[in-house]
Amino acid sequence: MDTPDRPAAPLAASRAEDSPVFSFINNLSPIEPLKSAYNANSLQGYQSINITSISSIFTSPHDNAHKEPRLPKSPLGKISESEVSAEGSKTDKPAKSSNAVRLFACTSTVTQETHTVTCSDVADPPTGPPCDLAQPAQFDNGSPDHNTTPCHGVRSDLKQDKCRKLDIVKTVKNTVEKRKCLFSTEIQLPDGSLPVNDGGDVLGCEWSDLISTTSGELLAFDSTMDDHQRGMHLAAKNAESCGYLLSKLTGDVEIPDRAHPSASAQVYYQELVMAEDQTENTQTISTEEIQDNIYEANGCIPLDYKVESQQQRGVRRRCLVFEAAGFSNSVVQKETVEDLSVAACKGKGHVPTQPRGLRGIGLHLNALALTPKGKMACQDPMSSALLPSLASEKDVHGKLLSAGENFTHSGGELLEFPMDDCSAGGFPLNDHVSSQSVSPQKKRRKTDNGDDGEACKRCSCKKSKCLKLYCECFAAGVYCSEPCSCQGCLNKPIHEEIVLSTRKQIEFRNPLAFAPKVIRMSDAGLETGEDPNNTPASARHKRGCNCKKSSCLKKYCECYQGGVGCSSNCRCESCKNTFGRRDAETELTEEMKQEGEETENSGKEKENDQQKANVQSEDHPLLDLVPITPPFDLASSLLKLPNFSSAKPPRPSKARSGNSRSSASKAATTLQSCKSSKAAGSAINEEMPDILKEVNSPSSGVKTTSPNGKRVSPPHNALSISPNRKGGRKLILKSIPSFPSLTGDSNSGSAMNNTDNTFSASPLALGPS
DNA sequence: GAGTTTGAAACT
DNA sequence: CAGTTTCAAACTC
Repeated sequence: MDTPDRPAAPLAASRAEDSPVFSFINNLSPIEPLKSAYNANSLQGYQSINITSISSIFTSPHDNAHKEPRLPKSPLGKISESEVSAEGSKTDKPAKSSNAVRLFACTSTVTQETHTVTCSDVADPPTGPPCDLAQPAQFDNGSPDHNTTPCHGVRSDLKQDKCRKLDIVKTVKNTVEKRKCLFSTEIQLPDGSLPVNDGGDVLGCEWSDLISTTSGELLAFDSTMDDHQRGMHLAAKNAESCGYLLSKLTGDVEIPDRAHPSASAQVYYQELVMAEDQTENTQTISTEEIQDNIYEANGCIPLDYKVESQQQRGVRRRCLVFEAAGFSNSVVQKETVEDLSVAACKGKGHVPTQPRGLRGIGLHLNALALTPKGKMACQDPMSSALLPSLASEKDVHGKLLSAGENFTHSGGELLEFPMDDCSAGGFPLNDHVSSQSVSPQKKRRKTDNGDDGEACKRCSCKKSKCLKLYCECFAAGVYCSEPCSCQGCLNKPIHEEIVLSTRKQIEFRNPLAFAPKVIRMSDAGLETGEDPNNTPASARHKRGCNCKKSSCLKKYCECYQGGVGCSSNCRCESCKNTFGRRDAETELTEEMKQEGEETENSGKEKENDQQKANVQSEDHPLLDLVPITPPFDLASSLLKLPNFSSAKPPRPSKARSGNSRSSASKAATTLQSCKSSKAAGSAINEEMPDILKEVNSPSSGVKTTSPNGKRVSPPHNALSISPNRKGGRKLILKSIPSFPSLTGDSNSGSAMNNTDNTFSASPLALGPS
């Protein structure tokens, strides 16, 4: 597997460029230059710096070269391809399974094709001025993005184009898949990418529509849109709808989608990064591209689209993302999109009003958070993580697996600790680190079954149809997959609507239902960070456990499982949580708060660090033992935080306690998450600048983790996130400045705060809905 | 692999 | 909101 990655990457690159398809595209579209120009324009502000840094970081000369010329598109395409190729070698599996089962898988595997296609699409968006859709047509034509073009111009065209691309590029697994990827609910995104090309707005609209459609229920985004979206959705699924969507997109909303895209983009980016780690050269390029994309996405929707489009493969992923981000997304989306556009366009001038939303991924986050321990990893790989992060993880996973068992092993070893599985390392591990390193572990965990390879077996639900929180898969926001031994499972892509509606219902009842149960760092960060007042202890556990017989020393205890100490929220009896008790936590949290109060920013960071340290030490003695641990924790925490902050909060953010509360709690949660993310980010910066930065800045949330996870896990996992960091650092460093807005969520910057706030706010708004 | 234990989720 | 039931994971054998 490993070897393939690199070779694959090159191959992919060669494919992309050398391949007939590529040449074809080139011939067709003059756009590329434009794109580049576009990118330059849009990106300039952000990207120029970021990208540069990124490129430098990720470096792969050829990659850069590729990117630069093509910029968004080709880069994406390349990236996607590279990734694909890289992953592809491995990923074959994902691709297949992905259709139905894995969102992520789709993203990862499918991506190649889709990516290519999407990439082109994506590229278009970037190319186009933030919002210029008209351009897309051109780009579309010329650019690889058939999609874009079609979208802009004609539906049929788009489809055809896509098809051609796909066909040309590779035989995408199936046209159907393609459609799914492209058109399916999630797929829409890809289309969205096209729209993006057309214009940020238009595209954004489409995306949102699509997204909403796909996740429609979840998003609830635009109530008004729902119907349309659904319709759109369906149509999109059929692919035929593409045109319709496009028309719609062009017509309506824009931004919302973008927000997602950004998230996806981030995720994608992360994934790419991961890929890069694996296949440095090819990946590098892809990374750069990704970064660019991301940047753009952040700044400009296009990138996002690209990413998304790429992710399209993981269409579901998107769906998940949406779902996850769902509410927030819906609400946020607009904002986020705007934000993104703004950010992207900062220069350009989208309205800066809203911070980016979340890239979030509620589900993902949740999944990560919850599952991470065991499931995350498992799910990701096989299943279908709904969330981008998951997808990324998958990719990573696959890559990891393929690329580096080393990571796996290393990671596995590290992860091996109970913590690992659960999250000892925490969620963080779960998210990014875990994704990679953890995933294996998790797998292991679950794997008790023995499925390391595939991962985890997931659930074995019999009566719940995998539509209740009892189901780990469902709770994690992922579709059940092969490994599952469930009966009468409805948690499958095929029943997406049901799943979404069910999710909505559950969330309605308990807004936090899908929120990560435990948020280590993030919580801590939150607490320590700015809102110490809120719930100091909350840091570790949102709800708190209610253990009576397990003394919080077994996995029965969510706190323990999550690798976190019990908090004041816990109602456990005879708590012996080795990760920390409530009292201790409370004290710690209080201390942290105080500290945080004393020195808000730096203080926060420090506190976070301290908390982290405390938590880690407490939580994961093992981690402590392992050298890597610290980094992991940090990284993980950072990663996690971002993810959570961006993704989860938005969605889940509600507190179980009440709806009324939910809104407030959501806000608080989001804020916390944001804060935590910030804090984490700051802390990370200090400790794990690289990783953190990467995660935070680029993907702000979800994606970061996954990417990180991928990369990290494979190569560095064990050791630390070094690989990511490498690229990440550079990227981060450079990118950070530029990204702030993007990363903002995760990043510490004031900008972040704004975004966070908005983000949180949006979620709140959504929540009520 | 089957059975038991456990605590969360769901229900009333 | 509290109590009970249901459920599936975690755990044990």
